[in-house]
Amino acid sequence: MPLGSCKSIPMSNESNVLAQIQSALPRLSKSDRKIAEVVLTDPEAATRASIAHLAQQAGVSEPSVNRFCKRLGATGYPDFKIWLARSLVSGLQYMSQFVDAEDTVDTYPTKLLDNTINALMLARENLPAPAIESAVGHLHAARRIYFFGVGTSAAVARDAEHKFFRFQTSVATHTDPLMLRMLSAAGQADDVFFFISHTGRTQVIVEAAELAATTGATVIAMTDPASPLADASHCVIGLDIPENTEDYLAMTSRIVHLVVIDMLVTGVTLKRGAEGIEHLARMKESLLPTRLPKQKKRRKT
Amino acid sequence: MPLGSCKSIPMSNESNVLAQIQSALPRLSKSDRKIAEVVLTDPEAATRASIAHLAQQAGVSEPSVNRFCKRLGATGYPDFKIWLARSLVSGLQYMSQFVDAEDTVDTYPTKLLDNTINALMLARENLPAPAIESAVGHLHAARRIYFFGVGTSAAVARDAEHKFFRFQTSVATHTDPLMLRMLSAAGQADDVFFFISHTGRTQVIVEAAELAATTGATVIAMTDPASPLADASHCVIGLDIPENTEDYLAMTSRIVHLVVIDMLVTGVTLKRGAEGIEHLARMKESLLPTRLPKQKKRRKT
DNA sequence: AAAAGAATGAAATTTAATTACATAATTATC
DNA sequence: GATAATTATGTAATTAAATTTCATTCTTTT
Repeated sequence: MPLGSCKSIPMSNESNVLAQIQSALPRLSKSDRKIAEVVLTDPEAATRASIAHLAQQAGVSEPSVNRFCKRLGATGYPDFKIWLARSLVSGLQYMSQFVDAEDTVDTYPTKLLDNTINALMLARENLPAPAIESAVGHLHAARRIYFFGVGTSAAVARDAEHKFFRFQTSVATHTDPLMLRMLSAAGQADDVFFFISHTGRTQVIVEAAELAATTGATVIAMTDPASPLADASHCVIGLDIPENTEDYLAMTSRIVHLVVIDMLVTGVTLKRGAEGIEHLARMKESLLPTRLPKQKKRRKT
Repeated sequence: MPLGSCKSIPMSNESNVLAQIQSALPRLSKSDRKIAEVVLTDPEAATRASIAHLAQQAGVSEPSVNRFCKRLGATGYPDFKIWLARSLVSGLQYMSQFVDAEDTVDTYPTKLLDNTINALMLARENLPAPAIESAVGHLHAARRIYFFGVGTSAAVARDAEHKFFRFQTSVATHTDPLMLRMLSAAGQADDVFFFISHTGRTQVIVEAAELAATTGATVIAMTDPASPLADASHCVIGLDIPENTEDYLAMTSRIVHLVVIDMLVTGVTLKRGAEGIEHLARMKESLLPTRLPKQKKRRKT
């Protein structure tokens, strides 16, 4: 099996064929492009079509379709369909969608969920593991931690504070610009300043980070890696988040940020070992008295 | 085509075949169960196997496998493989996984992301659209809105406040039990009290909700539908969220809650029509001056 | 403009999936 | 507890689908 020609498509790994096809589109040969277009237009349908049907739709021969699949790295057409199905995710839209004035309660909730899920899947593929590991190290070693974020990120900072509060480390969050500046200027060697900003261009935050960096404290930022905030920080957790949902204030970024916070908490917990896990168990127990007893299921709308 | 027997598997809709098979497992016939077990053991492999291979693995005949697929609702074996691939989602684990002491930075971040994504996909399948619609209606009509949540849900409430603040409605969040009680007792007809609690059993919250309900104000709760909080509320946004991650404080529920908040904001925005959309545009613009200019991409870790 | 290289399609071949039918197992009925 | 009805399963035949081979037609290069 010489595999022969295979010149035109330099694709590789199997996840997200759709994206692969999209990006390879310009480099494709005539009939390959015709096939690609049919697949991209309705990938859903392509997963159900036979090779003959797809070939006919694209106006090419069946072997062309077969070769197309192989060039993409699949073993053949059926295998390609499996790949395709996987990047489709049970009806989930694989590209970000805008909510517009025509949307109803039957459509926009799903759109928002899809966008969020997509953002998380994207993050899943480009996880900055080294940065997370390093951040966990710093947070674990810290004597005092500040989580700073304003606007939407304030809620993320608050969540982080709440989570880290359960450790024995001293934790604080502030949104007041004056407090930010004062505390940042008063940083010490054992302190960790954790800044959260999707854009990395919020002035208060960037200034505070720059200030904190001069004090000998550790500055961590969860932000765009190509931003002033990233430049001012010692450790950057950079995330690829499609920035498109700001219009309707949905902001998938904060969701991803929150999950990263979960990762950091988990990382620190694991680093603390048995001691940490036990402490968490105690914490969890202490919450029980504030809860009323469980009751039988009954629905209500 | 008589389709004939088809007695034993009362399955229906196509999403999440894995879960379907799992739940139907006890009701299955001998050979069907053998097939199901092989598929569940390694669904990934099943998507690649031929009907002959799978039949051999399960120790049954090929037509048995074919019938199994049809009983599940697929048109045949290849179609079944597509369904299977879809419920697999490019490597994503389809069931909640616990983080344990053996996990490393290469494993736990993905686990957390997978759990979150799964929770969102679950929410996607059981969206309480009517409740959302009704909540949107109340929030839109409200003269004043309170978002109340404590603990982890405080961050969600804060986020909601931040989002709704951009409308002209008066919005507030509080976590102080005294404030909660005072404000709840002082409710008025045009007020909306929005309570957020995963369990619906947090005492302060339940008490506040009960208080608020007596004042003539509208009480909305995002919580477990079978909880005291739900009972005390006029409108319940009930969500199916697998409750398992509380141990390591990950709490996928708050993520789902945040996305629901997005839905509510979106819903209200759409209800306000042009006026609302324009107002949002102005708001967005007003944020720009606080941002530093964009720069060239450069990575840093 | 000619020759090499690559891309494409027609037909043949192979492989895989499905149907039809017969047999075995189960369940219900008397 | 035996017999009839129903359902489940497997064997073999059939059909459908995908792949390979090879000839032809486009490109591209020199």
